[in-house]
Amino acid sequence: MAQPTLYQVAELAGVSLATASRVLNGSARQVGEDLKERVLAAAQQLRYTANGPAQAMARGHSNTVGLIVADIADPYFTQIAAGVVAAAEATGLTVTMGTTGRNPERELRHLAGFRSQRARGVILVGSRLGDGEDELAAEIAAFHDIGGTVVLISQPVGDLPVVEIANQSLATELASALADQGHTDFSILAGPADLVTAQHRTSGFLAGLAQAGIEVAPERIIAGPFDRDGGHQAMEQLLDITHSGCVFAVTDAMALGAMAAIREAGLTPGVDIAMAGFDDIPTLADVQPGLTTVNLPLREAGRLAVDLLSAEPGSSRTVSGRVVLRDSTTLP
Amino acid sequence: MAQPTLYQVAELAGVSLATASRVLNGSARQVGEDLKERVLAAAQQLRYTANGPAQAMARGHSNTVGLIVADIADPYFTQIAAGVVAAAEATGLTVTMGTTGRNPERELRHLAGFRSQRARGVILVGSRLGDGEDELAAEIAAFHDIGGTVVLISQPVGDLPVVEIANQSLATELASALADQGHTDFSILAGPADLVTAQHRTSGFLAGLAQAGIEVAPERIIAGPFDRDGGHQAMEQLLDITHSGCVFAVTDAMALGAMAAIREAGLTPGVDIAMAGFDDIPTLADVQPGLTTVNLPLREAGRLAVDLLSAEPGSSRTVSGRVVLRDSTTLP
DNA sequence: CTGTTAGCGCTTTCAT
DNA sequence: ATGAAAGCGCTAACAG
Repeated sequence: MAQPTLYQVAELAGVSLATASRVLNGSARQVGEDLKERVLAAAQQLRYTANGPAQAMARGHSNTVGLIVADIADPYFTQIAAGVVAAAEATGLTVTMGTTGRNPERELRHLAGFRSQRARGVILVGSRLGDGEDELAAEIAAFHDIGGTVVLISQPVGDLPVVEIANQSLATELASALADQGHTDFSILAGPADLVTAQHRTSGFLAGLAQAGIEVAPERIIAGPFDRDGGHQAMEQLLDITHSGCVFAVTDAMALGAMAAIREAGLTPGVDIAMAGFDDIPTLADVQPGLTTVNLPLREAGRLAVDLLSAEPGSSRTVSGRVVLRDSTTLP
Repeated sequence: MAQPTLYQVAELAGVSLATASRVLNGSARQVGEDLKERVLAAAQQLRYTANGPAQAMARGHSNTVGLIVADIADPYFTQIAAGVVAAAEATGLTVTMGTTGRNPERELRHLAGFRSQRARGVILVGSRLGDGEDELAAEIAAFHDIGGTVVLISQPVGDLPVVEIANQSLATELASALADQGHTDFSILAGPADLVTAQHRTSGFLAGLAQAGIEVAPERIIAGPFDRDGGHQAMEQLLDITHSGCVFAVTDAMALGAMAAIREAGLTPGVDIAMAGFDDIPTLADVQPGLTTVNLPLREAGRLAVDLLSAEPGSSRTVSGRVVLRDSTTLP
């Protein structure tokens, strides 16, 4: 009742192990029609399924791709993951997940784990690359050693293949659009100072404002965690300074927390204080007031990352996005 | 530059392959302190990492657990996945994902794939088990053949271990709470007729209403897809019949779509039409009007499923939840 | 406690 | 085009 082995299939078909292997598991070599059919029939009859680990061992690598994200419950990562999984499944690859909670050590551990699994490649989403860059570089080198590919989704690092998200230019576009709408008084919930994605969104936004001749006072730029609570907390801080104007949170999740803080202060987001986010989380598309934000083709980014796994080494892609103006920034 | 093998580690440490294996990879057997240290040192020096496929092959199974969900971008599955991944990582297990889009064939394919990978277990979330139950049963049997465990998250099927979600009783509680609030006129966006989860939520809700002496006319129970668009569509249909009362969507996502439809009709959800959902999607906790719903400990469910992987065969767990009353059903 | 030695199931030269 | 046979790296009896 144990699983049938290739050997048993070969035996039943009356051919050699080699022949059975050639017809059943994508080999370049040809096999005569008759034998081929006999093998196929035998395999079907026995309900044969290849033993993955054995194949991986013989071949030197599995057909697994590792996906490393900070938090799989976050809609941002979730959309990327959906794109990755869809593309991988279409290619016959299997996706295994690891989460880091933004902890560099865990990222390293997962990378090592995937190396040990002999994964074909790993996709690293939004890796913040401050300290411990050396360790990371070493682990990536080790991964390359086993013939694997590491692709990034976020910003370029070294010359690794990357699916870059045009955070900076999109933030600039958003700022311009907001300025065009007539906003003149801005604040920014900037996220963690060491997170490149947050930096780019902030600096891009500032650049767009500058083009419109608008400046933002330093105390109006508030750092904090990258999530809902971070937005809430940063907004509370901001409310000590102002109760009006337009505030840009570098993430929809942060904007959500910020709006909650605004309401808790007895004010109405979108009326007393205009609010803009970034990411365009799907769930938020249907709520009131609609949140002005930047839509990102995240599934597409995931798909592209899978493509890069088997592309020319060093190739890269850039995905853009589009500004979505909604009620939260509509001036009366 | 290729990865060092256990043999090389053993050689460098001056011990046998077996000894090296015993110290490096969790074996029950003891090894002398001195040798142990030498092996450890050698391994570290060589940056040794075990070859996963080779281990899996020798042991007969990998330490992978497969997670099969309908859609990994859906907050419901996403929370469960977060729980699964967290628990698995804590146990040294690796999670590989497969998505089905609610297609039974793909579910089968993934199950076969995990079997071929010699996964230790697979967690099947919300499998709808209408047709093709035989095929599924056969595949599950085959999976058991390789010594794996299949655990369900949803409703019991056969005597497989299951993390059951108390949909029915929670829906009853919700209905009671709503009736207590003074609602008397109800409609239901019931989801797909063949989805057990949807059925339970609907029948439970009806039961709760019945306890309060309230009946719902059959034409007020509208079937449709289980997602945002399904809710939208069902609500449009319902709007032909009524523009008031309290409508229960069996899913927050559906409630979201329904509220959009309500707004498109020029009405205000929470004012003209009360709205209740189910699931308590995190992102929705901060929006206005707050959606009355049922909070489910989904991460916990994921964690429990991982526990069941190595529990007594046939064990099960039930997770409940709690009704969360918010503005969307507040009567003036 | 330590070492020897068979395999695990499959791929892949290397002959034929 | 087909088959024989040598591993892939590791674990687990089985002997000492």
